[in-house]
Amino acid sequence: MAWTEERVTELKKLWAEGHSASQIAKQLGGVTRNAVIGKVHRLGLSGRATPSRPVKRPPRLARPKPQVTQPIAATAKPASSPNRTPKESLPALPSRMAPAAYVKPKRLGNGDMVTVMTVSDSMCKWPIGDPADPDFGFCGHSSDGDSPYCSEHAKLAFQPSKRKRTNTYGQATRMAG
DNA sequence: CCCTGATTCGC
DNA sequence: GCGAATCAGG
Repeated sequence: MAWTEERVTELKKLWAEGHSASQIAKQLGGVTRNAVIGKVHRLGLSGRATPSRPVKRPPRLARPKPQVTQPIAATAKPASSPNRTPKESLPALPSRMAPAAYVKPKRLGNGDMVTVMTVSDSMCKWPIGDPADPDFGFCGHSSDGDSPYCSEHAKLAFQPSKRKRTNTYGQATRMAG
């Protein structure tokens, strides 16, 4: 399977949306996650929106070659059963949303915000502001029954991830001649 | 043990 | 350029 422009475009899109390499590999089909990662690297997309992993490993040692020309003939290990369990792909688990879809909470202009110290059980726990800010707090309205949020924020919390269904692949076929 | 991305290197 | 093997971490 070759990396056509369409597939590379799809790869970029999915990668930018935060999908994992294996997810992208399944989506595209015909490639493994290694292939996806390798392509991502060659495209220079390796670091997306996850700088929370500044792991710098020293250069690894060269991979040891299995030495196929081994003169050994007495390989007495037939007991190994290399059966593999076929993974059943999960149907549709909205594991996570795209980072771009995250809406930064805004403070409601009513001054009803409570702080981490004062928020209690029946209060809406919708975050207000940046957790790093000293005045970070919660909405504080009465929570809506089961929901940890008030009626307003509960709607926001349960809003399904709306996907963009705009398939604009027209320009990809211009080089088909 | 499952997953994740990162890197190397033979092809 | 490609991707399996491998590594390293969660």
